[in-house]
Amino acid sequence: MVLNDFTNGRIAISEDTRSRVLAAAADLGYAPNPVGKMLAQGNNYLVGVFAYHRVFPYETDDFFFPYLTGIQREASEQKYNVLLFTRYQNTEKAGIYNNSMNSLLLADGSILLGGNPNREELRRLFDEGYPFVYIGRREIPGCQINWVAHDYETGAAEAMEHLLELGHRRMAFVSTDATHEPQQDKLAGCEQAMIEYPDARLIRYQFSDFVPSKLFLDEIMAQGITAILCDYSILFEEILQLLYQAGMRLPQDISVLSMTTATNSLPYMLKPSHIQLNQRAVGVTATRILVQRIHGEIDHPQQVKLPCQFVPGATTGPLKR
Amino acid sequence: MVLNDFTNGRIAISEDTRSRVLAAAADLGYAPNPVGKMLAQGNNYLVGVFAYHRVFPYETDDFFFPYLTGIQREASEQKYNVLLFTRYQNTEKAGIYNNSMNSLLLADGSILLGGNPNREELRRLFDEGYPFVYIGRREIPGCQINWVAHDYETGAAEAMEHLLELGHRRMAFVSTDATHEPQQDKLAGCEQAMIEYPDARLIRYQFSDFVPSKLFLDEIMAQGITAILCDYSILFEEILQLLYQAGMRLPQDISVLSMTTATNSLPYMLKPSHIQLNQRAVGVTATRILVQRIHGEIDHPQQVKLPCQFVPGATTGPLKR
DNA sequence: CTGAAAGCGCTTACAG
DNA sequence: CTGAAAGCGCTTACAG
Repeated sequence: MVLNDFTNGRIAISEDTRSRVLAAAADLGYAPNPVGKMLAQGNNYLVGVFAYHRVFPYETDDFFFPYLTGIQREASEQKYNVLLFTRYQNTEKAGIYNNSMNSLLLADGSILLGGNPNREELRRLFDEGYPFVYIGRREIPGCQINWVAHDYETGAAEAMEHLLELGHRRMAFVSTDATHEPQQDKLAGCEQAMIEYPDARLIRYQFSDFVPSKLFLDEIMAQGITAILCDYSILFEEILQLLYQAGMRLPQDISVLSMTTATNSLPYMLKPSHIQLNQRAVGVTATRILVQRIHGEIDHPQQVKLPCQFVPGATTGPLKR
Repeated sequence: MVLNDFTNGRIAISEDTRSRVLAAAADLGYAPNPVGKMLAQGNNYLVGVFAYHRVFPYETDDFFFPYLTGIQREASEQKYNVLLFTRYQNTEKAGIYNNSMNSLLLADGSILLGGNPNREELRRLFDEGYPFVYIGRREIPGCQINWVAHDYETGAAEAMEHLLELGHRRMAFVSTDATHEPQQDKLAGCEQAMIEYPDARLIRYQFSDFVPSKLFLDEIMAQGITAILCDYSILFEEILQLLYQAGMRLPQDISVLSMTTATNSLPYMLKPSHIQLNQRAVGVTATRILVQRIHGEIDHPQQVKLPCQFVPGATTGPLKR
C-alpha cells in the first residue's frame, strides 16, 4: 500500500509507518515485480507498435520514425511504455497472428502501420475486440476500424494547383504497384484541382513497368510530359537520380515533386517540392485515441484526417515555352 | 504442450491429438496470456531501451533512431521484443530509479544511452546485477560496465589529418559544456594527428560562452582561425547558419566539419565534411551483447569500439593564402 | 494498521 | 497422454 502510493484509498497510513516501509524497501533494493502486478491488475500500461513489413516497401526506414516519436511522446504523457513487436517480424509469414494466435496480447492495445496490411488479420483483431488504431486510412468492408491519416487529398490538390499555376498541362503521376487508400486520396486531390483546367491531363504510370527504368524517360518525352508527381519519396529519389544521370536540369527541363515528405533532394542539392506530412502529430493522435479506447472512454470508431501541406521547393518551376 | 511446440521434450503427442488441440484453440480464438507465461517462466523476451534525457541535449531526435534500428533488427533476430521506457521519461527527476526503485525490471535487460547519464544509477544497476549495455563509452570508477561505442579517436584523427593536409594550422574545436568520454576521445584523436605538425594549433571553445553567438565569429577572426571542428552535428548546423548569415562562403572563406554524422548541410546545400558514425552497427552489437549477457553466456565485461570514418565533403577546402 | 486467503494465467514436476 | 497440485509475485477483498 505504501509503495503503491495509497492508490487503494480507504486505509490511512501514518507518516511514520510510511517512511519505515520506504526505508526498508530502499535498504533491500526492493522493487515490485512488474509482471506480478500486471497479472494481478490486468493492465500492463503498454502501447504496442506493429509494423507490417519490417522495411516499408514504399518508404525508407526513416519514414517510420517520426510516427514513433509521436507515439513515444504521447505514451509518455499517458504514463505508458511502448512495446515494439519485433519478435516475429522477420519470419516469412510475419503477421499479427502466429499459428492463428494473437501475438499482440502483451500490449493493452496497439498502433498498427505499414503500406500493405493483412486485412483479414485486421478484421479478426476487430472482431476479437482488441484495441488498435491504424496509422493511415485503411477500409475493412463491414467494420469501422480506428485510423488516423494524413489528409492527402488536400495536400495533393495544393500540389496540383501549384503545377497548374506554373503552366503545366501534361503531367505524370508515378506510383508503385500498390493501389491503396493513400494513393486514391492523392489522385482524388489532383483531379479536384484539375476541374478548373479542362486542358490539363494527368497520366498514371507504374514505375515498375519500365525495365530498365531509363525507358520511363523515353515515355515521358514521347508524351510531352513537363511535370512528374511521385507517389512516394523513394520514387522521387529514384526519378531524380534517373533525370540527373540523363543530364536533365531541374526545374528548367522538367518539374518533379514528391507526394510525401522528401529530404534534401540529392543528387541535385535542391530544396524538394513536396507534400510535408505531419507524422509526429499523427503518431500523437493515434496514441491518444488508442489510450482512450483502452480505458473504455470511446464507443464510436474514430477516423481522423490531419492536415498536410504542399511546400514548393526548387524542383518545380514554370513551364518553359 | 502442443501450443508450446513440445518444448518440454520427453512427452510424445500424437499428430491426431496435436491437430485437435490446435483446432480447438483456433476455434476459440485462444492465445496464451503472455503475462502468465512470463510470471511462470521468468523470462520476458524483452530488450529494454532507456534514454537519458528524452531530447538529446547534443543531438537531434533523429540521432537516436539509427541506434534503435540496429536494436530492433538484432532483437528481432534473437526473438526478442523491444520495450521503450517512456513511462517516467517526462518526469522532472526522470531516471532509472523512481523512489529508489528500479523501473527497468519488466525487461530482461536494457540498452542505455544518452549524453549525460546518472552515473550513480549506473553503478547501482551494476551492483544489483541487472544486465545492461551502454551505447557510448562511459566509465564508472570501480566497476566495468558493458559498453559499445564509436571509435571517435580514429575518426577524429582522420578529420584532423584532412585539415592539416589542406594546409590549415589554426583550428577551433567547438563543443558544448559537456566534457564526457566521447569528447575526450575526439580530442585525443586530433592531438594524435597533430604530432607531426608542430606548428598546428587547436583552440577549444565552448559555444555557449558566446552570447550573442555572433561574438563567436569575432573571436574566430581575431584568432586567425581557418577551420572549425564541431563536436556535435547540432553545433555544426548552428555554426553553418551563423556563417551563412554573416555572408561567409564555404569552403573559400573558412572550413567547417562535424565530428558526428551530419545530414545535407543547410543552408549552404553543400555535402558536409563529417565523421560518419555506424550507429546501426553499434545498436546491433550492443543488443547482441545484451542478449548474451541475459542468457548468461558472458562473464567478462564487454567494451567494444566500432570503427567510424571521416568523409570529406564540400564544407572543407584548401587554406586560402 | 495487520494477517491470512483467494485469484490473476501460466509452467513445471509428479503420480497414474 | 491425463489430472491434480504447487508456485511464479503481485492485488484485492475481508476479518480482526
